[in-house]
Amino acid sequence: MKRRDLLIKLLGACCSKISITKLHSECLKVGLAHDSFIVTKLNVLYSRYASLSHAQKLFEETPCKTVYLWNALLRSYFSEGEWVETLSLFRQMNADVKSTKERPDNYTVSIALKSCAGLRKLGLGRTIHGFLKKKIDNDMFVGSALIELYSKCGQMNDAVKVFMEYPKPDVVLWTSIVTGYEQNGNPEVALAFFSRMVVLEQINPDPVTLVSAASACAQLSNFNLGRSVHGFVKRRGFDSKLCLANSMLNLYGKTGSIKSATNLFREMPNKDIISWSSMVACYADNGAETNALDLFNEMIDKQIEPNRFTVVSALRACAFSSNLEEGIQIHKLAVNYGFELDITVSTALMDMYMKCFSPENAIDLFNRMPKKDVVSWAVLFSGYAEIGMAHKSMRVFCNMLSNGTRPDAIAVVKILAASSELGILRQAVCLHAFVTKSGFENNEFIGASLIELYAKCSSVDNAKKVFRGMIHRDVVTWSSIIAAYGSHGRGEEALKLFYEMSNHSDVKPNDITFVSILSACSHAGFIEEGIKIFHVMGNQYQLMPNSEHYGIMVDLLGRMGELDKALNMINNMPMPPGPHVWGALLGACRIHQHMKIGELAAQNLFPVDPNHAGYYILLSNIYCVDKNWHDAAKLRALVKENRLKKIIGQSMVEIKNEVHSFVAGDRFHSESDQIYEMLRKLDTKMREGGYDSLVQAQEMHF
DNA sequence: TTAGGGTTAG
Repeated sequence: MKRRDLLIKLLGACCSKISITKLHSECLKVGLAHDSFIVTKLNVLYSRYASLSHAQKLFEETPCKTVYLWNALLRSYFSEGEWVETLSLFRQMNADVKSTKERPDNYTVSIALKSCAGLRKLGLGRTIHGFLKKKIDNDMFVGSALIELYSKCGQMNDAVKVFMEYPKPDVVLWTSIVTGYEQNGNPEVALAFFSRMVVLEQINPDPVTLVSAASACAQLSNFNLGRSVHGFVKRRGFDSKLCLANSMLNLYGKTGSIKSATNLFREMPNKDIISWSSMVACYADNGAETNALDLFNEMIDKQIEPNRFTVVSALRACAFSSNLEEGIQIHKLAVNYGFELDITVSTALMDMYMKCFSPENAIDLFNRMPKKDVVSWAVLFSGYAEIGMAHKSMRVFCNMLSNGTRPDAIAVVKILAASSELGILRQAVCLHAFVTKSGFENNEFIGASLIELYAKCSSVDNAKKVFRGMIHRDVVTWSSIIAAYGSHGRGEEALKLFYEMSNHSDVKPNDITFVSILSACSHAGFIEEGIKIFHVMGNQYQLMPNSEHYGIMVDLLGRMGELDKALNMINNMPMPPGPHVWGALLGACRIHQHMKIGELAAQNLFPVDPNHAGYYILLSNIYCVDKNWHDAAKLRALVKENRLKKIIGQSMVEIKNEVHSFVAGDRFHSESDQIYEMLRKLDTKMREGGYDSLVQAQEMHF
């Protein structure tokens, strides 16, 4: 007996492959090779310090297998991530029950359930759960495994049912349910459980709970709530926990608080690759692209090896700032580290190339990617639309479908947006049918995109049908339909919808809704209604008008010839007026031929936006009408001298599934002669009908 | 005798 105790003690202290082998042969020598306690211990040690195959061999050599031995081997497979093997072992154990009388215990089932969770095997998981209800009392370990199973399979109702069966759930069980909701895209409910746990049940959150809570706040972009979670972290003295600090970095990044993130990052005594990546991402996503790239390069200089996440974030910084040069450098780096063709990295690279107007590089990469998924396809077709090549998007989308890749909701939103750049009604109708057929019709984002698409195709009535057919209407849906009416000069209907929304629905207008309704008033010439709504915005909804709202108000007043009032509004703005505000005033001066105020607007515009040819043209036109040829010519010369170009308006027509695009005066089309012949005929007809000719309508071209 | 929940991305 004494020898056995000594061996057990030695096994407890064992920490290397060599000592296990020695101890194992010692056990064989003294005839303890079949002692179940010792065999189990040996098995655990073999899988920890040697390999699974050693553990498996010992398991097979043991004739009398106790439940502990089974559990030890199951755990070895499970911790290696071999979930399929774990489950097949579990089945084998159940088949052996009759002969060995060794029944699976709570520990066995926990491991089996977690393997099901890993493999998303809901059916098998449910079967085990059913078996459990009859045979084994629930304990907290089984409970958390069950919650994990149902959470991973998206069955939160079942997860919560399990949770409810425990009269006094412990911190781990609470955390499991918080995490479940957080990872199933329901951060509100996650935080509701969190606050219930902390406030009502007075259970102290531990680091894991706080990580999940922080992550839920990040999803909601809720800075204030996030700060209170940070308060918990500090109060409980978890500041030094690296994963918690990383969570907070992520939270501050998602809520756009560069300052808090930077402070935290600088104060962190230890940083790992997640900290660096989160900080780069924070800069990249919050308009600080230069900082993101500086930090990334600082890492490289310090020889800290970036991972896929870091590279993807740095690439995003290049994409947002159209920094092709830096993007190419990072591409080389990705090649050196060997993750150029990793699906997320190459998709980020493609996105960067597209946003830097280099589609040929994106295509090259796309063709070399060994695996493509819906995101890689979507980056390609939405990228084309973003750089003014929307006519290519639809073909890519169709290729994706024939490739057998189903679009997700985001991809559908992107293709609808691409199509609305073209404004072809027939295409819109096809896409609408596709949306219905694929079961996306009740998605709010897709509904709003469809409304916008139909509006861009000048089919406001179809937009209205989509709107009325939707089950849930959120603020985006409402804003889209109001914008649809507004942009077509149908101000009455836009106003009716706005009042229907604010008085008879439970959706509150936001700042974007006010952009829609104010510009609807502006286009329809509803000056008093516009001013009224502008005041309602602050008084009733506590929304501060931003510079865009002021721009629309200036446009509204200006169009109606109230130039003094418009100027007065600019002078009373709480923030400095941006270029579009002065631009609206200048446009109004062009309509109402007001040189003095026009010059004032131009004086404010030229220094801040010197490359915008349109502003020079507007002022020059004001001078022309006033017969001030001298100043008009001076402006023209300035434009030529600085080689400024107005962004050219493109027109597109779709004939037999092919899109033809034109710019003013181009002769590139193969049937150009016939097209101009037809234009001349139309021109004559227009003049006969008493309208201005097409040529006159084009006024000036630089 | 073994033990449960967690962080960054296209």
